[in-house]
Amino acid sequence: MADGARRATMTTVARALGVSPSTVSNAYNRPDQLSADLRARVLATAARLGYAGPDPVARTLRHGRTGAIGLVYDEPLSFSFTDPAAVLCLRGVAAACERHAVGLTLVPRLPAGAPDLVGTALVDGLVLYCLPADDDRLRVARERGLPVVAVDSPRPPLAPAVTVDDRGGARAAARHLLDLGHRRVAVVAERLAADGWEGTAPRARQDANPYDGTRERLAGYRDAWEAAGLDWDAVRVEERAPYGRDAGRRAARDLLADRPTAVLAMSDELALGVLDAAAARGLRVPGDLSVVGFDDTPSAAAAGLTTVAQPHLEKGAAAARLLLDLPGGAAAPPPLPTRLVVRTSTAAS
Amino acid sequence: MADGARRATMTTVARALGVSPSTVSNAYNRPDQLSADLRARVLATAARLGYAGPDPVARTLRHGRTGAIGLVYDEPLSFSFTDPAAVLCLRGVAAACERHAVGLTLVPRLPAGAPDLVGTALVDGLVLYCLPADDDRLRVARERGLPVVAVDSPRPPLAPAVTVDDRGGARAAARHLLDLGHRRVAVVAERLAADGWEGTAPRARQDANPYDGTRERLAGYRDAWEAAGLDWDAVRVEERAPYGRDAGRRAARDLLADRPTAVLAMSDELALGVLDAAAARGLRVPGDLSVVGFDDTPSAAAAGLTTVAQPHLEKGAAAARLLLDLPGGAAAPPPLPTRLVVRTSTAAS
DNA sequence: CCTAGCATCTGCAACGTTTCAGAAGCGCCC
DNA sequence: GGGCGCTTCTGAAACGTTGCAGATGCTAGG
Repeated sequence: MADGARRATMTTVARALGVSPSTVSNAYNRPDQLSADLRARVLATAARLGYAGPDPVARTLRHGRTGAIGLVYDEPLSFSFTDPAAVLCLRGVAAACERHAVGLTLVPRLPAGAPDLVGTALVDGLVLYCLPADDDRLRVARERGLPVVAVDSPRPPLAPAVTVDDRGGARAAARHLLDLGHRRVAVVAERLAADGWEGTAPRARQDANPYDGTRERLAGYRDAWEAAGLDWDAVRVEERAPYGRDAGRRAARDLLADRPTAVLAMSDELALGVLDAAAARGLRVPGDLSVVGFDDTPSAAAAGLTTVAQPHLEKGAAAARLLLDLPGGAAAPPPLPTRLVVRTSTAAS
Repeated sequence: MADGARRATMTTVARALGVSPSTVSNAYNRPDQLSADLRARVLATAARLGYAGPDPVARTLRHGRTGAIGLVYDEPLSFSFTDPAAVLCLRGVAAACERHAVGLTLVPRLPAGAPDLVGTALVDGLVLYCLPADDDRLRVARERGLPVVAVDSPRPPLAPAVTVDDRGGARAAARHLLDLGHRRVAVVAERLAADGWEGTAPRARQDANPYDGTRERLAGYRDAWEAAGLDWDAVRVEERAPYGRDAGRRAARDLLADRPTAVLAMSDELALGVLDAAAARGLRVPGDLSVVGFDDTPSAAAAGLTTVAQPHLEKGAAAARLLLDLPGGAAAPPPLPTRLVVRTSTAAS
């Protein structure tokens, strides 16, 4: 009601009522510390003066707890949420935050040069999503003394993390194709470094991939390959950036000239791009070409894609819980399981 | 390096170096206020003591700016991000935040009874997404003196808002069906109140809908209907909750018993559910049934759905800009345009 | 040689809370 | 009537910054 020159504060209310600020504070935080009558009068005066309760920032300074955790993505936010898998993980994190009555702050990535927001975000901890192993933001968070949990990448010992059995899942995907008799197989990969490079990734690049999650996936494919006594270096790994369905389309356009009988796509979005490209080329799936994805997103399911399922929601939720349950920072849990889901995009060679 | 009993602070560093705290502060915030040499020494000592720079919370208290805006949804976060339209809007908001180098805090909705986080979130302003006109959180934000911008609902004069021409879009959708000769048309609606009710919504309920955006959509359908001289109250408006594709399926399952020739779905997710139900019933679209959606989401496009496009990204970005550009709170911009996109889910009756 | 001006640095007072060790008043019991 | 314990309230000291009005010393100009 009364909107003075300056917004009302605890002291304002205290003075108006002739009591001490501590009393006003108690009225809000410890009702048992003052008589019901006085408390009512405090609240009434507060209402009259337009005082909306203790200032959250000052309270935070005092308490040392912001009541929010942060979520950091490798790419700009508006791009990250283009990826259905990232959104699923976000939902998991959000669900855990809701359960703990804690805010979730998306920490934007700024254009290079700008002072990083990871250094100044008002959070009690950070979930890092798919950051490369050597990312600066991990270091900055550490320096601030913020608890950190990584998802997908980087993995321990670089950072405490919630991991998924990417390697096992990828191995199962590759073995599935091998079991179906495929030998001329190509891989469609998302970025294996943050340099925006595109092309057929040589072995050195595959191994130097700083994104731990996808490096594991590639390693899983290779496991299966070598277990079958085949030469992994003969497999074409076609890398495209930036990430997305279009990347899959473009990779496949080039790849299909080799007439592979099957494609291992490192994610469902890429795989859906491959399906597009195949259709454009008049190839039937799975008759002429088998395709396997990774992630098991809803649109992959709708498209009948054979893929590797991982528990996206649980992954995000586990990361948030790790931050929220044990403030000290808990030990990393065992890898979450992956599972091959066979649908209609794969058939015998 | 040195990890004392307590984390280093500005005063710690100052004392260690025998200078005043102000000097340390200046070393970080106003390099021109001290000699390059001293500054270097300050930074070095800070590094040695493991001081990571000014504490964001204290800085915030001093400055009165948190450097983040909040985003509030009507439903729990993990549910909201189930809606592709909500994610698109989120992307728009996030993009604007990135451009302004500002964090984006998702403010969870807590189970009833818990103290609302809108009252304590560390933000400089709030974007309210699809809140009912009488939502408490709008009031709480106001009391805190936080700038607020609503998206979709509530609309001015209840709150400054970014609005979309929902009514015009809906009108175009309905007219499209009328032009194709459809007269036996039914509507599939999302929740028209927060009570979880399901059924055929009577006129009173349609008009009392506290969600301004969807009320406008219904009004748009009715506009077209009445302009054609038809009786709106004869149109069955089938409401389902909670929101989602399954809601569309269930509504359609009941609705199709009436043998309508067309369905107006108030969103694409609902429309996709209607397509499912139609397929399950053996109805061909658009041969036996025409379906129009609203939103123009990617999966709607993929499904060939005729729908009403709205600029989701721009909607979110505009809301954030309104909060960030003019701290005082700018005037609401004119409604953003909608556009009927005719695809293959509609045909002559 | 005096002074104005500049470059550097310092102290103090906020910013708005919360906490904690009391103090004051009062009733009760032995 | 003295001591004890309880309830209710107060004062002062943090929490970690930053802005502002100086203080200090040094240089250049007259």
